[in-house]
Amino acid sequence: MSNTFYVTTPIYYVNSNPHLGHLYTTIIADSVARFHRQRGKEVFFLTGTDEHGQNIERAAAERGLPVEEHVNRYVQAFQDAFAPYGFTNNHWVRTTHEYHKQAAQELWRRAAANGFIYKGKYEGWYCANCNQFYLESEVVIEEGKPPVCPTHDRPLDKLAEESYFFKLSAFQEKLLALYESHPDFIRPEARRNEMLSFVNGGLNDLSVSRTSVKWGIPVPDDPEHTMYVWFDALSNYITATGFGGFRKDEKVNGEEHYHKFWPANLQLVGKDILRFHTVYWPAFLLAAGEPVPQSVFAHGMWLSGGRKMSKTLGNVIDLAVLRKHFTTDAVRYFCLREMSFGQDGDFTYEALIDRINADLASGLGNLSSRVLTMIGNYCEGVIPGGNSCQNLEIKHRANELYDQIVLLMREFDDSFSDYNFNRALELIWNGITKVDKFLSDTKPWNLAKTPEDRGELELVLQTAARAIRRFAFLLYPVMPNSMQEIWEQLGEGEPLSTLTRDSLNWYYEGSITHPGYDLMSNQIGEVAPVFPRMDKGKVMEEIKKEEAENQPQVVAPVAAPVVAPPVAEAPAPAAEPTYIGIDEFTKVELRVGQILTAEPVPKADKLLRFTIDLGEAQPRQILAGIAQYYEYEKLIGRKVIVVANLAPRKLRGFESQGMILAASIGEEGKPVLAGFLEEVPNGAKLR
RNA sequence: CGCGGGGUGGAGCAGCCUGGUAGCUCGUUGGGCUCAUAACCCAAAGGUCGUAGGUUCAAAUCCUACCCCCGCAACCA
Repeated sequence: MSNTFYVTTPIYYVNSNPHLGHLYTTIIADSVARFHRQRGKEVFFLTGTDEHGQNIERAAAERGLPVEEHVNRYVQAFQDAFAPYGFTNNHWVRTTHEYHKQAAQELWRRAAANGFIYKGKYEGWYCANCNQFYLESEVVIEEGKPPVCPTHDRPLDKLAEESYFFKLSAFQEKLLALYESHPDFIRPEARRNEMLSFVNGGLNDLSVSRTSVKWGIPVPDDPEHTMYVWFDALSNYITATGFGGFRKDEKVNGEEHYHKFWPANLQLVGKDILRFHTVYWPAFLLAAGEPVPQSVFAHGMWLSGGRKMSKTLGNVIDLAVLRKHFTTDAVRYFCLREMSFGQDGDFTYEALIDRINADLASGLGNLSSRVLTMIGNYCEGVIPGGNSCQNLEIKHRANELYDQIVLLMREFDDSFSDYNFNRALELIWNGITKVDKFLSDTKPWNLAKTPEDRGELELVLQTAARAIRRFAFLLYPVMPNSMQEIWEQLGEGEPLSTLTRDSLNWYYEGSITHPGYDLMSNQIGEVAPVFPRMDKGKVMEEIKKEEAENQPQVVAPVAAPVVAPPVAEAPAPAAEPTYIGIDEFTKVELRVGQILTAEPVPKADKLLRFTIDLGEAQPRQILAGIAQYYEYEKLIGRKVIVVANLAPRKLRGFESQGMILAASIGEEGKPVLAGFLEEVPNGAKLR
């Protein structure tokens, strides 16, 4: 059994601001890392940022920033967002690090040396304006004509770009064998089955270089080519551990560290990037002759109010709101408790507050508070022994409770090791209920009234305090700050962050009424509520108000902020408007039309099919993507503005002979049809 | 027949792989207690486990068909 544990998060793409998803994965990874450190493992916990690629190159250009500056700001934004959570990652890898580039090239070299990378031609549709290739699926194809560029609406050239290819096709059998022999390689099982059927469907070789992208890692010995971003990004998991011996700093020096930690025990990913991590990534590794990770675990996504988070719906969980109103421990706890790991979960502020009040304040916080207060009041703040308890009934109950808690600790470890976090936490809360019941049954506040019951009182309080101590230890990986507080209130000196299970006389097997147990004679610290109760109504009101205030900023960003924000929310609008002449405008023929018929298009969610009278001999058939926003029956008879001389195009099998004008509102481009307040004849021309 | 996830007391979920008294949290009602953060303890009400069929001594759990919801993909001239 290896004494090391290596856990990774995906590296975060620095083209959008950090959001709940990033935070969530990192919280999981951090909790897992702390859990294994507590159990005596040497842990390497890696997170970081993915900083290369055309999208980033382009975004930086749009903002008028040097790319380095652009990515630095995003990296800072991620680190700032994460900082309050106290993550214990051993390193923050950046794909722009020099060692990463060299080690990624090394991985490439080894795969190439083994014959799995070859130079070929990447055939695709190329737009000279965009200076970019498009995939078949991205391209508009009309029968008998060359496809059209989606942005420039002009014919594309069929061009072949020289490209390196990775022989993914050679790995189909090997990957299937891997999935077969290592059932834990892809978890949970439902995801494994998905990948199985994907790989069974056959694998095509993968184009792994571009000549059109400069912001990336040059292909070894052929610097005209830049590595495909996934080859670059995925390799971070080994480059940061010292693969190839390129990383040389105070923490990692040379390749020894790589052999110590790789293969990773756990690679956490969102289910959206599972294919890259369970097909491409192991194939790259196998090609280079390196071992593959032990387990790739795909977690679910957070929904909000049962729906996917989106700015238009206004149900996005805002990290700034979380930070303002909630403790980091509460958020961490919620993330592990509320979601069945591997499935999608629902994240709402209301549910978070409920968890805080029920589990943290009323549950653990209240228990700790009542026990410590009694020790303060009845035992002068010194955690008592209890050896002198004579009452067999109470002795029996105490022993029973102790046994249950020892059992609970084992079950907790099992569940947590298996990433069944919600179950593990549920177990502890079962234990908390048991201690509360133990107190109700033994009534220490009554025992305190009669001096003869001193021994009984002491045993009860001692037992409860020891239980709380164990809960604090077990929960520390999830809620490090507040468990440390409880730890100190129990009068424990050494910080939890330095303690391991074995150093705590953890599984002391004697009876609880036997002398020698832990905590005895500790002078308790100052007792203060660890988890204050939240006023749900009040907090929700505040949050709603803040959200309402923030709303306008999203729609209309302030033109020139006095202090530049660390990360721009939206690309700055082009400084110089592009004018067109009147002659160009008159090329567009806009006419008034009246909708004669309207009906939905089969197999299309957004599309409606209209026949529209433009005052011509025949009405025109026109399609529009507004089905989600208009009931088609109600549109019949309506006057609209139509672009009459737009080249016809087929959509979902129907030819569209024009385009209906509509305003486009908000991020999702909600359409609002243009129309007239006065009566206008069909076919009238707009100018 | 594009791919996937889900339908379990009022709400949110677990259980399903490896059939065997339907469980958790919140909420509701009644009682108890007073050490504690209006907390804690006990009790009660409340479920055709989407529908229909099948396998079985036994089905929420396995099989088949269907219905509904939610993502993704496609569609936005």
